[in-house]
Amino acid sequence: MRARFSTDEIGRCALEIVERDGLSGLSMRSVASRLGTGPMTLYNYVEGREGLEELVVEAIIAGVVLPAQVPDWCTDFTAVCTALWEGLRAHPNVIPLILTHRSVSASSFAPAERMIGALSRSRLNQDQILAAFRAALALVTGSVQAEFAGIFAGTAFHDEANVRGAARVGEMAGTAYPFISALAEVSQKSNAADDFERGLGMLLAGLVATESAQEGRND
Amino acid sequence: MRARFSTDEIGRCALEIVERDGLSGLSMRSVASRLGTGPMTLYNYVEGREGLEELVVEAIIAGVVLPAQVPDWCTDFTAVCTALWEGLRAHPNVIPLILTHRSVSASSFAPAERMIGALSRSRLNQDQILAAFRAALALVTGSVQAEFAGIFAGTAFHDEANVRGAARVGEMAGTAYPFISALAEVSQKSNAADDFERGLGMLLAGLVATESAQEGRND
DNA sequence: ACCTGAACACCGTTCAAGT
DNA sequence: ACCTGAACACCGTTCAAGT
Repeated sequence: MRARFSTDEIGRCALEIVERDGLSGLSMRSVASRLGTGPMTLYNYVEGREGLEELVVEAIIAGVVLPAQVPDWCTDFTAVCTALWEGLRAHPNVIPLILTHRSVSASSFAPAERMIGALSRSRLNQDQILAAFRAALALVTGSVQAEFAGIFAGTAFHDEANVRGAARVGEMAGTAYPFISALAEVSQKSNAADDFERGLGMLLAGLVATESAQEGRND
Repeated sequence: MRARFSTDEIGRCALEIVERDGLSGLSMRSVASRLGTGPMTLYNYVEGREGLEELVVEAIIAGVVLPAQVPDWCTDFTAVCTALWEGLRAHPNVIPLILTHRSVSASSFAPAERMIGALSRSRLNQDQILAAFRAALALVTGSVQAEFAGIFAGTAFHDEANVRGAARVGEMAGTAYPFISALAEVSQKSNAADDFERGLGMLLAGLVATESAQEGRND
């Protein structure tokens, strides 16, 4: 018999369920019944539940919109990192899947290629480019993680909730943890996008400093 | 009746199961039966399965060994971040739980307090300290995530497996993604600890640059 | 307060049979 | 090749009853 479905269709369907009902609503059975078939049919397209979840992650990564390239490597790098960050945090319910699933498909190559491409226009050498790429990628996913489940995060995925979260932490920290307590106050007037931008800016300042130190040396 | 168990005991038991059998081996029933009781008994100590998982995460964070403080803020900050990174990646099977669960208990306060304390001995102002703290924390968790499920990660949580992963990526990227392909080669002679150290070093270079720019200005 | 067996409403997946 | 119903071996959790 001819194939009734495509993996794209199944991935899209699974993503819709996660967006509407959360991760707990996702199951082989729920996806199958939404497609009007029995659960076992999905096993013809996907390697079990794990494969289903990978399909959802790939749908997210494929949805990342990269900005047009600009000449200055530093500006370009920042823009690509920010776009990736925005794409990954765009679907809050999917974040646990993004954090825990390997993204090996070609869909994750486009952002990586752009990031490394930008770094290659700097004066950093290959080892430094690798370290910078890895650090920036870690900063992106780590920022998504922090907003979702970090120490100052709130109980919901919103800036207002995170402000409340910070307030609560400040209370808990009290006098036993004076530094946390003081910083919790400062962090109440921050928002996720500004925080990310500043953190990325600091890493970039480090790259530029490394680049300058590199100048003239040719290894 | 008096309490037969403690949450510590339950958390330790759950952690043992995860270490031995992986995450899929963890269930209310498996923990209960290992404690010699029925599953419903756990509900007297823990808020369902979610609460059980939080207990495991807290056990990990509580197990982070912080180094003795040294005067230089930069050295101190690096040491604390590295210790936290090592503690979080020490139990590979638990990493998905660490990445997806809020760590709000006091156990996560100790590393954070030390990090902010070190930053407070620099010449950075409060806003910059907040950004630096968040960026470093994101770099730590993001590095753990990258090693576990990142683009160059292997199928197992070992350096050798990651080298194979990089080789495979290089092959897949081929000529369509020349930058990735080139970097995949370089990344084959890297290991997780060195990568993390270099990334953190780059962020710190950024902090120092920011600190210098800050000099003299008093806001 | 803390315990706990029975039962319910789910899961993912194996198996076997269909076309 | 692709489909799929029945069945199996699990889940987490509600309920009700015990001390």
